[in-house]
Amino acid sequence: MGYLRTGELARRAGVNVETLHFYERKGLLPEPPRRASGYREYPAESVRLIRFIKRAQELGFSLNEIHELLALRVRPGVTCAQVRERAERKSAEVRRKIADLKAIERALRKLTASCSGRGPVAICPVLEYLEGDML
Amino acid sequence: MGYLRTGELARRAGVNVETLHFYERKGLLPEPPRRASGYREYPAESVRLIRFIKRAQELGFSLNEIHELLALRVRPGVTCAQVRERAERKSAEVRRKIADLKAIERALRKLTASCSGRGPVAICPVLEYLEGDML
DNA sequence: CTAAGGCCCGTACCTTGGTACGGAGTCAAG
DNA sequence: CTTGACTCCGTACCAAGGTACGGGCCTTAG
Repeated sequence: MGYLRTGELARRAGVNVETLHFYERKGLLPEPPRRASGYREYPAESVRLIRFIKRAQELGFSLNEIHELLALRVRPGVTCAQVRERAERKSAEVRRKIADLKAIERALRKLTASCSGRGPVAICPVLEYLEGDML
Repeated sequence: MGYLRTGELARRAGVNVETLHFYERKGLLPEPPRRASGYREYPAESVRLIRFIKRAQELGFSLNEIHELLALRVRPGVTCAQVRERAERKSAEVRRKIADLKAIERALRKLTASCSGRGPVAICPVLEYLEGDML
């Protein structure tokens, strides 16, 4: 059988069953077909979807934003131009996050380096990257 | 005078006063000196600290994690080795976030590209990056 | 066929990260 | 020396994102 029941999907995706129901109510997870008994039958690829949601959350996207990301598929009723515009906006946002994370990473590396040798250590390297005029 | 009162700090950092008190209670914002009346006197650099906290939140760090980041300053009582180890762990986490964001950005760019010309569009480019074996 | 374990759904509860309120004291311009 | 804006603190409330519970039906190995 190429389908998963709730518990199996939850186990494979590393969340619990209630979370799946919760995502379904929120519209993040499309309602899967049911068997006669009412049991859900998820396609196997749902695992990737759930994991995507979890990763995106760790990257600072809210469930609403993730919804927007997932809605960025070209479908009848939505024009290409609309999709493109939203994609570009999101893309800019993502690039900015990357830049900020790189700055943090640089600061952390500096801290590691300053600690690996002897000699005086920086006072607060983590905040260092803020020296530039960041609004 | 080189100090800020609560309202001024809040205004400059783009948060509101209650948030400052909240951060102080949580230990994220060190308790500033007070004048006789009880009014807080923040050093001007607190603005950067608050902004750092807000940015880090947008990058998916919880207040507790931000606390850990901020605690990564070398101080008496903490050995260099400890600081270094924590910094390295955080650094790995940050690199992973960067990699994930880059994948998302690639997917978004592909989507933009597929939409800019004529021709058939991808079905769900945003999820595409998950094709690789990502756990 | 029957018992253990899944699943259904609804409701209640929880944590995180704030916001709002309100009474009382403080500061500074006029 | 008053008046309006600011500050204090405590308590209450709020939204997001789940988590737990419980009664009742399904399923499947033995």
